Amino acid sequence: MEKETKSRRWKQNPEAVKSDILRVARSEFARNGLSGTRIEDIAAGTKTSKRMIFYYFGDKESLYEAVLEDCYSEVRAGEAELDLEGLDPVQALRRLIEFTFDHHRRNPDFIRLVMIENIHEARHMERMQRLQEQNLGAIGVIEGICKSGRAAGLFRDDVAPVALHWQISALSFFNVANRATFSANFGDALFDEAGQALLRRNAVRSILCSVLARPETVDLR
Amino acid sequence: MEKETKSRRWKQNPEAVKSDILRVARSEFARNGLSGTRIEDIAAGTKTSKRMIFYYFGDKESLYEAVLEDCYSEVRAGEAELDLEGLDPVQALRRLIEFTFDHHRRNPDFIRLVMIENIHEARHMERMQRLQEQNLGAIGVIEGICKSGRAAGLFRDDVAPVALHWQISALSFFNVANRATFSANFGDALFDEAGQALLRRNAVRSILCSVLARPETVDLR
DNA sequence: AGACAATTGAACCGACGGGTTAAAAAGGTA
DNA sequence: TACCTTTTTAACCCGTCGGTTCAATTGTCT
Repeated sequence: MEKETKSRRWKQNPEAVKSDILRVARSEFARNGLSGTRIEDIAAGTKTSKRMIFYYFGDKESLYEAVLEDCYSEVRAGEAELDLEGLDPVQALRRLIEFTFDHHRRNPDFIRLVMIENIHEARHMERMQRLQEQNLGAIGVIEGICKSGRAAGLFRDDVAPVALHWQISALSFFNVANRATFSANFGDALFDEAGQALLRRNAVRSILCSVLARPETVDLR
Repeated sequence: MEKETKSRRWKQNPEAVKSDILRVARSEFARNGLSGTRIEDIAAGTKTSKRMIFYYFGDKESLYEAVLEDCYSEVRAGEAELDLEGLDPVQALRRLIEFTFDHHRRNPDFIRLVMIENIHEARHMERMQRLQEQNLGAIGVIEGICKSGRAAGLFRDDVAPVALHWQISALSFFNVANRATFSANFGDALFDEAGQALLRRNAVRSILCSVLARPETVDLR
């Protein structure tokens, strides 16, 4: 049978077409939401036709879910690049916070898809149980930091890994997700490079500080 | 003319009908977004008809904007109830954080409308310049706390009021806005009463801690 | 070549839903 | 009563858009 090797030399190979569709669909869904997106608008951005979208993905909702899954794994893969080996707990946590903050900024479409999922009460995301492992992985990293931080007597002993992850996510996510309304209400000074550097520094300081047993003993920059 | 007194005894007075429409529209728009909401669904929830909605509000987008404005002023009015007079800066800030955290929890529809506005890049909110005064008021409160905190030597001297407001908003907002996806990914333990109390305590601790000149001198609970 | 499967295009369908028409009913004024 | 303005109802209009039909085309296998 060997479909994977031989038949992958069609006039135009379907994997490329599918991923072309996914790419355009991601940006359309991120921009306009599920009900706000028109399939024809997606088609217009691809090298193929509306017909092909239904041929490959069945219907709009399935396409949306494929986009969500695709985007999620890409972003999670990006997270795996962070290497905290050999760092002491405080430096490791600092670096994790900085990385997460930057990583969210680099992936605005992903943030928007998550916003949209929240509007839908995570209806579609719940179906994607493939994510659970990756999520547990993210928590695992924090658990490791917490454990060695407590062992070294540096961290408070009531730090909960999931709550810590929540804190990091909250600041990183809000920064991207609520930029538009925050700017509309209070100006966009916090969103130029200097402002972002300030917010990132504050994020590191506040989270580190709330986790440390004796904050005064550590340079919070 | 005196329309306000005499003609307000129609069979059914229009102000009541309008606010009935606004009430239902708010919950529909909050639940389904702008494009996701069907005017007929709004009508079905009111005591009046679809025709009336167009009669009073013109079109869908205008209704949406009316809802946004209505909801915004209601929520902002609720904030005015907070009284920080007579508190020292640390207690005032602590109380402001706790209040904001709780206040967001109490107004999920408002949060959802803001999420939706962010999806639309705040397009409609920008048009509502009536909010600017109320926003400046919110910052004013924080400015006052910062000023006296610095004067008393309790706060760092580089605390920026808008950045502080950003921190408070980020945690309070994320807590409500991202509940669905966070739960889907990491379980809902943080969203029962005990979990919420923990997050609130952490929020107070981390923000206070990052603002204080000498965190170790203050009981962070 | 001929049979068969995978892929594509163009035209079409039908319901959904925002917005309108037309006209009646209700209230106010004199 | 006659006449005007405001409010309400029911039926309708029509563009949009998710999804389909059907046949043509392209490629593979033998």
